[in-house]
Amino acid sequence: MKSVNVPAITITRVSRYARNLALLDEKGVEIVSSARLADICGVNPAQIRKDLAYFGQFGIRGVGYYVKELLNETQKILGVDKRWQLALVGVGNLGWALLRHAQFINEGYTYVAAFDKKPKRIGLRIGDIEVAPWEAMNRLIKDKGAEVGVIAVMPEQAQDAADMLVSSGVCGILNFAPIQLKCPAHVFVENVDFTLKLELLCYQLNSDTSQGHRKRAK
Amino acid sequence: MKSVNVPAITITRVSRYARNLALLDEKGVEIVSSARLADICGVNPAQIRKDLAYFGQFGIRGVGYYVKELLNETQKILGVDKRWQLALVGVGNLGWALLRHAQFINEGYTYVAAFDKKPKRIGLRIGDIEVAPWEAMNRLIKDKGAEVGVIAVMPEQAQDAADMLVSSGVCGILNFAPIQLKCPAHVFVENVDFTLKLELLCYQLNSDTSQGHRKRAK
DNA sequence: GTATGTGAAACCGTTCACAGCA
DNA sequence: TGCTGTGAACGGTTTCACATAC
Repeated sequence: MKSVNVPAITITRVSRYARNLALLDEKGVEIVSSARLADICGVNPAQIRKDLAYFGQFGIRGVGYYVKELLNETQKILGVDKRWQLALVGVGNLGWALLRHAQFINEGYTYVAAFDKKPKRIGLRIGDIEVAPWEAMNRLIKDKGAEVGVIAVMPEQAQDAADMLVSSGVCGILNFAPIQLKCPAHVFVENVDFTLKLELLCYQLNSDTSQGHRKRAK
Repeated sequence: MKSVNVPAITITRVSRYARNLALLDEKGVEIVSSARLADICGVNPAQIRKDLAYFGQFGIRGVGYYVKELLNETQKILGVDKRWQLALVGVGNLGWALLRHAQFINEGYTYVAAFDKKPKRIGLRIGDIEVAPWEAMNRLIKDKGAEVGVIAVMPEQAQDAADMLVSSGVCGILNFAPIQLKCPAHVFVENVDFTLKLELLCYQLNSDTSQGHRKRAK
């Protein structure tokens, strides 16, 4: 399993498959074909089969996939069995929302620490975590064993935040700041940049006034 | 300009170029080469030149690009001259953060309406907008001329929200809910799904324990 | 000399089409 | 018969490499 070089986009889709399989399972559906699942997920049926082929053979020819079984396999692929500890940097509007959002996130993720620079935010509590100053990052992250950092600070502070996270031993960063972080090669960075998406949307709306060209969002 | 079929990914990068050009301009830099800008943006120099080639020729051979001029051109491409009116659906943690975040977003975007289903949220004010019930969507969106909808509701309500937005005349949707929306072909949808990114990150961290394979985030 | 603009080549991911199997 | 698994074809982006222009 997980032999070589699975493209990131495949993993992203497998996450989507897993979600929708969970929904089907809840509804009591026992068997699903790649065609049906593809329709739900908005992709091509062959895409699903190709994606799954990276990890093994999970279907039955002439029948389809057992929902429960495939759900299980996809979750195994994604490593949902493991529990992940998150550290949040930046408890402004967005950061605060992310902390509170945590409950709704799929099980498997927990915030174990939160940091901010502004004195008035330090000491705020939410659930069992208390906002700590940046200086405490190194110690707290190591103590609590956080593996993924979430950056929700102003763009000017984002690189700083990343550097501190990395020096604290974090190897994965989810970055909400609209800048391109420079991190050592061993660190994985994923950007969540919704102003970029908004700008794309507006460009498309603009250019649409004349042309009738349209495409479904990926 | 904007002749045919510019790929979405190019637009996304042009947004990034624009941002970094603005930063360079603030610093007083007057000329930049594709190599330098590429380094800052984390892309290949040829990529920048190819992207720009969709829209015209903006550089001087043997020299580079005038920062101010290229910034201007990229902004023109993205349609920053226009002002966009946003309508928010779902004023929970995330929605609330998005409303308050608005001030920090690049000029050009304004929320003109916000909607929620929960009675206790209706009537809340932030700036000059007041949270309205879903039933008011059709009328308010038309009155205020909102062109883009932002969905920040629970996944179960997201499709409903999208349908209502579309029937109110919105043609662009920024969707924060972790589901695949079904919308008519004339509607542009962009998804912002950070649990997907988080899962990707965790997968990468997991598979990294053995292999030394690594790639920079796009 | 130097950096852009751009055809050509390489690369990667998607889709097709069909063989293989329940 | 029906749907999976997969080699082959396709299409779109990225990168290279060089002619072109300052």
